[in-house]
Amino acid sequence: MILKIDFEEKYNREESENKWKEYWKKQKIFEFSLDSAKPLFVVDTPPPYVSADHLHIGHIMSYSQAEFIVRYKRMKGFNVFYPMGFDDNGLPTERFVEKKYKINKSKITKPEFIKICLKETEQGIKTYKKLWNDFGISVDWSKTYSTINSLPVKIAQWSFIDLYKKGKIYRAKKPISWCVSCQTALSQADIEDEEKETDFVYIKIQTKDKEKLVFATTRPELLPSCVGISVHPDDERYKKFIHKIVVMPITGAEIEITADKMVAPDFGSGVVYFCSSGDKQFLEWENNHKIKNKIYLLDTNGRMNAKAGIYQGLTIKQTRKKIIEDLEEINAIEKIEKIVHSVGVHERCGTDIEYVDSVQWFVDILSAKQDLLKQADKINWRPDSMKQKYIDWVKALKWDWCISRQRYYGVSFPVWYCKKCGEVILPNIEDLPVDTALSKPKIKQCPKCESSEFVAEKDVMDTWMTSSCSPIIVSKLVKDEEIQKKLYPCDLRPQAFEIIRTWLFYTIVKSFYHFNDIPFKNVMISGHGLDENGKKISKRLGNYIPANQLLKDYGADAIRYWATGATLGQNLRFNIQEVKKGKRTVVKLWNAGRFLAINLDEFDFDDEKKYKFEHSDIWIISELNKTIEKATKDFDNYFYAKVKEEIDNFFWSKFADYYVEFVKYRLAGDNKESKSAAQYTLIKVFLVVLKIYAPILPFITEELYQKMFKNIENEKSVHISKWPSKIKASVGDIDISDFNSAIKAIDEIRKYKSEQGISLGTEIESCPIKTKIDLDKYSDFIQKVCRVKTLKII
RNA sequence: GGGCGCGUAGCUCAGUUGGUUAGAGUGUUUCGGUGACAUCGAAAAGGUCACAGGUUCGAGUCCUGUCGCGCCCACCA
Repeated sequence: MILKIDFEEKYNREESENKWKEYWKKQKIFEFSLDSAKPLFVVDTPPPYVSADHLHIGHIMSYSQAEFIVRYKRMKGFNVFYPMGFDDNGLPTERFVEKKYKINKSKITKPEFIKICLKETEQGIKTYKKLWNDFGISVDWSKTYSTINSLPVKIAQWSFIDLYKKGKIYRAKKPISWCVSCQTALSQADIEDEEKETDFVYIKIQTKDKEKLVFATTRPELLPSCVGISVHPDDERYKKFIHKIVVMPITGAEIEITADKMVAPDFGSGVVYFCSSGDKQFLEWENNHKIKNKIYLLDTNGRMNAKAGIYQGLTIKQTRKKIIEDLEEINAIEKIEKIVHSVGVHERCGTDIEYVDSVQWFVDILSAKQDLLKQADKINWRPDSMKQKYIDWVKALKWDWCISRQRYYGVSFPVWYCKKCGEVILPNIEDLPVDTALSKPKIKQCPKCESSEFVAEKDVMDTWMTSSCSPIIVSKLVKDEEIQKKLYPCDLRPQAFEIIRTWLFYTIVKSFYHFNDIPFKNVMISGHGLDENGKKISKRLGNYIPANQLLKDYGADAIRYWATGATLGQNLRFNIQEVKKGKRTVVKLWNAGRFLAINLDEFDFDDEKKYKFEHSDIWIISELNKTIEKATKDFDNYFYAKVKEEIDNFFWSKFADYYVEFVKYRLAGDNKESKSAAQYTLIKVFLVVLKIYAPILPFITEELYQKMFKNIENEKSVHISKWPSKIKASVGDIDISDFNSAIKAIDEIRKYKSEQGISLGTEIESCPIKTKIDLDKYSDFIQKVCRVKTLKII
């Protein structure tokens, strides 16, 4: 085959990237094949929240890291199923909409609100899709889902009904963590700790017989719901108070002082007061002392109810201010200290968590703890250390999973209640998805009380109720039921570490309860993209670098090049130098390709022909074979950062800096046999270089592959071409065991020229070298490569 | 308080089961217009491997302790 390749002088990055994006789409390069005999590789791609309006390099990083593996698997001969989902229901979208349109949820109707959410969702999906496309994320865009659409809703509702029937879901009234800002119940996973400075108020109280003591609290506003006061049983100061009755200021409530070993005598005044409302800690005190008459002050809208007496209608903040004033007025405040303590806050809005007694739906997870821990052993964790994070979380679980949210934009519960007796009425599975607010149950009468009036459940499901079904959802994105079975469990779950306790955990829960199986065989956990100073990237800190601008300045390949640098599970600082190096690598590849093209001279490529290889040819092929072996092993182990290092080292330091220099004299000379062996070697080696770079730098490698190798390999794209295996070259009697000595001699001559200020291209008469080399074997080669007329070993 | 991880060149990081003189990239300095590439090439300087003990013929690597940093969990009335 005669090779003749035209090359422009400069690589037109933008034009090239656009061209191949179009091409891949048109040729359906990344689409899943329904009738392929290849082994499957199924990816449970993380569905991002589409409400993110400030996509930054961190997003790019985590998605491209999974992508390196996917692209590798595709070239390795797997029939890759790489769908894309969008998580658009739930609080993140609602909050985003509320903020953007300055909406007060209580002043807008549910349908109006949902309409705006849907509009923003659509916009968000577009933004994501464009960005992913721009960065060459090779998902199969014909296999997408949105969690608000029919299939995911159907599966989430089926999941609810299945778990309900299995007795794993129940409805109960109990104190539940509550966000007064979002006005909804939350689950344990929605809560984060945050260090906050607060007032530590020392309040003076008296027993009935006028003995004085002081307690300290960070929650004075909850005083009307005080249900107990405790001291340590061995605290000499307070022993005499045990079982005495305190008359509370303002409310006049009478509280018995009790003993509790949990009280820390050296904290505050050593006297604790606790309330029914408030935080988790109060709840524990309350449970310890088996308080029967609980007093809940907070309404679900975050305002005080009638039990707060004169404070009714005030918010928590207002009440606190007012109560402190009132206490001061009656001289009941000893002092107020500032302390920093960590409080549970809602992770989406930072509001302090309160506990409100209310009726919610729960998934029983506490009783399955041991089984859920066992599931972790059946999954291959990368890195292995992340398994511990899962184990720690499961062990630390204290609450069942609260799955109902008092919000608008989410998946409806497939539940009606009998208006008369409250019996739960479920739809039939085949009728899913249902919006119970817009439809009626098929049965005409309540099976229990024969009433015929039903009301729909108003709450919506926790967003994780849907996303925890993602492996099931993706398996249903194809119609063929036989194939569906093969798509579950997935092969790979890529995700970030901070959602181990949510997405990963809940997915395992679902899979265990539904199928007694694991949802995925391998999980790869990526770290975060940090800013250049190692700080988390956030809009609030103003340190995020918009992805679009970077793309414009450096190109997709260059940014992916940076992203490859992360070790799995570890954070990666943004490093503009690495991006620049990526850009240089792209240009270098282009120029190497151009060098080959210029020197082809209509070379007749024949893979069967026996070329007369020289030492340098065999050397570079053996170095290449080592690189192939290492890169393959490292990709198999998800060590993409190492692959980058290895191929970089080979391409820059072995191929470009040495081999290309080694063959220039042969390409320019008139020994045809020698020249064609060099040409053949260049082509074979460069093709492998492109293939190993392909998962990392998809655009430039495709450009060069199409230009140079399409006819040789006859593939539509480098990305579905075969992953390289070792090159076999007939070695004959060539022994390269001492080739390194020749390289060392060449280094010495380069150094000599550099020190003498002579350009490397200038021919010199002679050069002294120390390296012991076989002059018969290598002198001609070294002299021609280094342009030295004679060599002298000293 | 419990757990996980980290501390190696100015900066960002490699360093597999202990084994010559501790590496790379980047930055700095010097030189170079050479048959693809100046977005390039050649070369140089730069390290008490956080600290202190220990095991060993031999420790960046293993053990113990100390200090500093990050994250997760728990505690915080």
